[in-house]
Amino acid sequence: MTKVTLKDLAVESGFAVSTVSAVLRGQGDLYHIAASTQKDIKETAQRMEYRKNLMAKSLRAGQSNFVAILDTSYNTPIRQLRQRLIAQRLKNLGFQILVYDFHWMEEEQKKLLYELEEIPVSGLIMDATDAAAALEYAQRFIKRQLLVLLDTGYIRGIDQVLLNRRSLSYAMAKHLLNLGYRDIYYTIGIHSAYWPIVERRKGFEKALKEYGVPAGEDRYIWDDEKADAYHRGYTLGKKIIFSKKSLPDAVMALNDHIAIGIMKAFHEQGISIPDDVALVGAEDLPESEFAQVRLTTMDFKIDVMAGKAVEIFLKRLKGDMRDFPRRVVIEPSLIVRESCGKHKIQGGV
Amino acid sequence: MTKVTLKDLAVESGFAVSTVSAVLRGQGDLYHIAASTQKDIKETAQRMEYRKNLMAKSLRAGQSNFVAILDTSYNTPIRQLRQRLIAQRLKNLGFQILVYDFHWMEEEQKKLLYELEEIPVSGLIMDATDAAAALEYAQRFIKRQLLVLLDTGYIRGIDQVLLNRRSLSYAMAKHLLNLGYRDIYYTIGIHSAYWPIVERRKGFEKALKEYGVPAGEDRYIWDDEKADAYHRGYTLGKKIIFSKKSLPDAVMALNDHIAIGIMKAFHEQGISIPDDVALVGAEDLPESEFAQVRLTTMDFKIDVMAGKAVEIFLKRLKGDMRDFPRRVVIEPSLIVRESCGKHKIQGGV
DNA sequence: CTGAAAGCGCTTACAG
DNA sequence: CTGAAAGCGCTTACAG
Repeated sequence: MTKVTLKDLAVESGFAVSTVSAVLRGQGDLYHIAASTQKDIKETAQRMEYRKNLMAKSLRAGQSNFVAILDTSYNTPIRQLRQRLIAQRLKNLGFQILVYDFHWMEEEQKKLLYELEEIPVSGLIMDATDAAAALEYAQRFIKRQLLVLLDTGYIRGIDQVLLNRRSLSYAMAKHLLNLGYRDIYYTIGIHSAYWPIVERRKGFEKALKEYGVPAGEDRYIWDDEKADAYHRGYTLGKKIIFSKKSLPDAVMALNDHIAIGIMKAFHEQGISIPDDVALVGAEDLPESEFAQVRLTTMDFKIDVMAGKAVEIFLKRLKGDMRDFPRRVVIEPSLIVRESCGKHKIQGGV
Repeated sequence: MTKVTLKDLAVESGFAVSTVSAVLRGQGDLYHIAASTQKDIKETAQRMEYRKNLMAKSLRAGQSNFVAILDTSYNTPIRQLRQRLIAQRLKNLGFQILVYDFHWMEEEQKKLLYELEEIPVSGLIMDATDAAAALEYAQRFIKRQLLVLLDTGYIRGIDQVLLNRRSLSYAMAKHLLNLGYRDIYYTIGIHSAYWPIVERRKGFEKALKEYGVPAGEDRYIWDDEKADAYHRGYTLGKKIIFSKKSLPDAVMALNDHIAIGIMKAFHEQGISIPDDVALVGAEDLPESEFAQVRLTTMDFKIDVMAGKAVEIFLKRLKGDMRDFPRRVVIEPSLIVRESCGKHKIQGGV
């Protein structure tokens, strides 16, 4: 099982290495190489089962066709799906995909960024709600490489595809308010100044304000545990039931899995969704449609995000730096199912 | 942003390239290189932010630290989770992971295997219920590379980590039979001679036989649609309700998502689980615990499988070929929750 | 202990 | 149209 090289092909076909190389790179016509020569060479390559050595090619070229997809955030299902979409598209374009999942682990990140310089990858797509930490280590790296940021907060001087968290919350709240609900809780995650949370609050409070509903701190149900989203939702559901004086009209959940956890807690206590309490999720995972009560939720447009990220990436790779840095903001959209009741919707969202 | 090379380091530190290389490879002591020299070199490397070029190293070595994880089967959640576990472990061991998902697409597979020879990857872990198609194209490749097969049928001469589909069905059926159910349907997937189905049938029929229950063809509910598992389950559920004379005692589902789809169809028709019909799933996905009725299911032991696969892989990589080919058969285990009722279990499973 | 040199398999000027 | 040669950045004998 010896490896067949260009040289072997040259010896076998009787042409020079550079000729063989040109033909195999598809530049035969460019160099005006005789059709018969090209045919000979291609047939020889085929017959000898020649495979180009990508390492040698990359070494020579000083770059590779490797693209890294980094996830430096919580590894949620929606994020995984989104990254899969990106990976598939890039794969179809002939790139090799290196996947890195690591989540808030600074040491890991440092090591990783070393690796990326060692490869060297030709580009980087980073799916990272909190890019700051990663960018700190990637400074040198991003200077000379391609980087597209996905679903981060605003960052200067880097291409970004963002998901509008503010209009996300706004649309969720607006939907509930339109249906007549006023006493609304928002299980908004882990208490922090983290930008997605800040943005979500703004959207939520804007909607409440428009309806003259007081937007106090007591509207938020925080949680701090490290469990998976289902269990977090379940705990949040019980918290709502047992630590509040009365049941709210409606609950907005951070995401679908949390909503499903809440649903379970409610049903265990005989609380009906949507008759007793309305519930909205976010992300539109497959689970939301098959929840006990079909969940009204928000479409995160992961296909659009993936498409945009790849589009920008390719453009930069071609050296086209027009409108750099590009900032694309994706608007999530409402998907109405049954968890908010069958009231007639008055007005749009 | 010029790339710092070994040569730069040699010039800067005043030692020869080979000396610098040895020190940076951690072989300074092996070559009896003075401690002060080593210190100098390391500091220079640090200061100049030297990064080894993996492409050059791989080219020289004739192999890389890349490992490919292939998925040539249906891309189910359990498979994804399993592959993630493997990727994480290998990553921690310093490997670069290349992920390939492609599903029954022969053309894609061919192209892929070319790529793998181009890299060249040092090993291959293939998660592929049906390995035959892939192996056909990989013949040349596997001869000189490392290959561990995951969750395939028996294949001669290759290391394998298998999941026992026969005892899977056997345990599911036994559990139901123990609880007193006799009229059991099995939504077993797409009608075919595909080995996992054949194995599942054997286990199912063995259990029925032990209880003197006729194991006819009418026990199987097949489906042929291409939808996702939830929707397939939903359709299967309706099929059971509307196309059979009467409701069965119990249903065994191909997997958890299908079970949840069935559950939804049943509940829409006012059929109670487990009061009217018992239901078992398989895979023990997070969803199974948060289904409308907490689902009794089978643990697929993905952590054990991942661990074994990596263990064997590392062994081969070290050149240790003892007990080759290794065949590890993992036994799934029952997880009892609420979807089969609270009857007292008589005897073990 | 240290250095000079070959070579991994490509691609790219350059010469003819 | 085709060929000889340099060089990408490493590691590995080999010589001293």
